[in-house]
Amino acid sequence: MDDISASPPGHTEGRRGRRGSGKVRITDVAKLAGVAPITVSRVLNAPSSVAAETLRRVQEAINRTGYVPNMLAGGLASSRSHLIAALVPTIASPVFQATWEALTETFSGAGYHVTFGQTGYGGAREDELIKTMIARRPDGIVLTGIMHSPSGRRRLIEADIPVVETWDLTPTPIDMLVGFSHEHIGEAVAKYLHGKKKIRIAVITAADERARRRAKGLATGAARLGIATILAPEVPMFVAAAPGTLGSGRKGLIDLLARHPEVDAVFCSSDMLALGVMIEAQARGIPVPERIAVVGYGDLNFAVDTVPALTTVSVDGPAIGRLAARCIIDRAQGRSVAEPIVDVGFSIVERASA
Amino acid sequence: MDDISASPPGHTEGRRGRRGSGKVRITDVAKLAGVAPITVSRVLNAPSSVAAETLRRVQEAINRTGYVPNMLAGGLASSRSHLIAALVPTIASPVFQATWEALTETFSGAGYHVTFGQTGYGGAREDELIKTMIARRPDGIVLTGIMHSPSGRRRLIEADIPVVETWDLTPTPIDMLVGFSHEHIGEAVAKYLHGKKKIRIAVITAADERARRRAKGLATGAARLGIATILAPEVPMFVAAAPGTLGSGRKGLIDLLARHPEVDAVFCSSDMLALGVMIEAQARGIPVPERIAVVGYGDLNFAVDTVPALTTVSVDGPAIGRLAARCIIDRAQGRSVAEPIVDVGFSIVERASA
DNA sequence: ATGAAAGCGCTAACAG
DNA sequence: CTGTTAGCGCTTTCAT
Repeated sequence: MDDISASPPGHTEGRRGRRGSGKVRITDVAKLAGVAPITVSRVLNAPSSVAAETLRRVQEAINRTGYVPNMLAGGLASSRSHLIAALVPTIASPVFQATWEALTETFSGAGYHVTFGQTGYGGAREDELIKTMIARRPDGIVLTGIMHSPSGRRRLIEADIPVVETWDLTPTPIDMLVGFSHEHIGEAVAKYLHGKKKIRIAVITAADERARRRAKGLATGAARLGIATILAPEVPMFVAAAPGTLGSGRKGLIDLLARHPEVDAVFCSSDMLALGVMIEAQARGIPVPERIAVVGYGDLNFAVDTVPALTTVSVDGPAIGRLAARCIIDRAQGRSVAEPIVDVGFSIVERASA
Repeated sequence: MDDISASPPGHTEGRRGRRGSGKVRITDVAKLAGVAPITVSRVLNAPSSVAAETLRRVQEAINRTGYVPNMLAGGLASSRSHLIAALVPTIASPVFQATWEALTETFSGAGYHVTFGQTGYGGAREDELIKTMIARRPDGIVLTGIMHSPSGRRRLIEADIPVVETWDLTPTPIDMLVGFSHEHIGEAVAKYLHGKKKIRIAVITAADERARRRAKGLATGAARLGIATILAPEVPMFVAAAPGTLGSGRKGLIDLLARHPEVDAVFCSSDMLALGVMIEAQARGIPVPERIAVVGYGDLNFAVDTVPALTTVSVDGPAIGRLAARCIIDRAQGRSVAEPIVDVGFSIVERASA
């Protein structure tokens, strides 16, 4: 590890002027190494352009002084902050976890730091957040879902920063796009359950825009297959607050069963809701999947370990993260982006619950 | 909403020089409003120091131009980045969710943006991460747990940035501290289960430092109460990879029962593990809590909805987040910090599983 | 391969 | 209450 023992600055010496942070600057390192500041800069940002011996001397000076570059200054001078802003509903959602992990990892490998801004599921603070993010001059912006607000779109376009929208599809992206179709997921689940001889499918969903579109897709698919109309004209639905919880899953099943006892399958907008449904079914002695089939969404790590194991919709989160990062990195390095619009698709993982 | 229609810059006009971002600067706004740049700065940062009429004119100019301040420049000039760095094992852990939410909320209300850096549970990248974080010159740093690495401590101290360690206790904090004792939790759980006439307590834990200290506390407590030694000399333990999952909870119970069939209570290092234990118990027809009592940790939102409802250790996460933020905000504003070292304690929430 | 000069866009400090 | 001046710490550009 670095040697940072020599003359720690800060309170120790105290620079003359009243401004400045009182820390080691690039000029201090340069003086110690007997070179110009720009050479230290090159050692840090383009070491291959510096002679081996100079490199060594400068690096020693860096270690001796404990110099840590000031990226505010560097970013201001170069117009490259090495910062990526990611707008997410909430950082804690397990559904996105693998995506943000891969995103962060990919960016990190290219020298960028990803900073998250939480919009909340309503997206109320989205506009304000975009402004404060742009104020930090990120080199790229990653959005969860499609940006609908016109003012938000305008700001992003005018900021002239590479933007990737993710986790959804639209014919009119702001810039780049990596996602999949929520409607198609719903339709595919309807088809899947129809294949399992289920004829009365219900939905338990969180009040989140994309979840509702999956529900809509299910209704479309069910109608097309003629199964939604066998016993009733519409798909029974229970809507809970976002994000979905085990508790709302339980409540959802109770409510659904009371209103529509003929229901024989439930499509949940998240695996957590699905787990709640199965726990409630268990408690009531309702056999899953025989009496009621359960399909989740997200394929979270616990889906394989529930009883019965959960059949669920799986999306390649890491791929979304990686591809989104790649888009922005390519753009930042002046390369043309191979695939600025990508549909990563989805799959239904068949287990025991449906 | 803002009016950002007038002459969007960027590609449109193209400034003469080759440098710069080509965006609206404070001088553009100043010119349009007929004031000096510093006045625009004041409108943004200290509006009460500007005459009402001037304020209005400048604000109109800001809206007309769509000006978004450049915080890299502002931060460099003022030595205040309005950025807070939070180092966390992983942003997705539900155990910390409420803490980071409250932290972000409190900082946000004071004009700071919180950026997260993920160290991983092993803490391997911690040192490197500290360096890259310091490079952005945050106004404060929040750590999850205690910083053990000497080089990390040195860097933080030399950076001369306010630091709060959280979610743990130590007699030698780097700077400020908001946490609780993991050992005491373990001891309290031992006492609690002893009160429930349990005499053979086992532990299922993730391989995470603080979780292991809770387990150690349990062993200490059990030994002191004389219950660990009634049937065997040590507390049976199952250690899973961090973070704990439903699946490892199930595996843990299977393993424990095979090796120590006399076990009558299990303390899990997270509610997710506990849920796994209960699902496995359910599948095997083992009555909880009669045959085996289960205690979790975290009091996650689903704990109240499991069957049986989960008895678990609850920590006031939001309080930790709020207090940690307050410490740094007070320090940043030159105020003395009322309580630089806080023990927020914990409680055992009694439900049905134990 | 290295350096000198000139800013990046903003705000602290000191007038007035 | 408002303005002038001089940087913040770094990197671009252009020379050598």
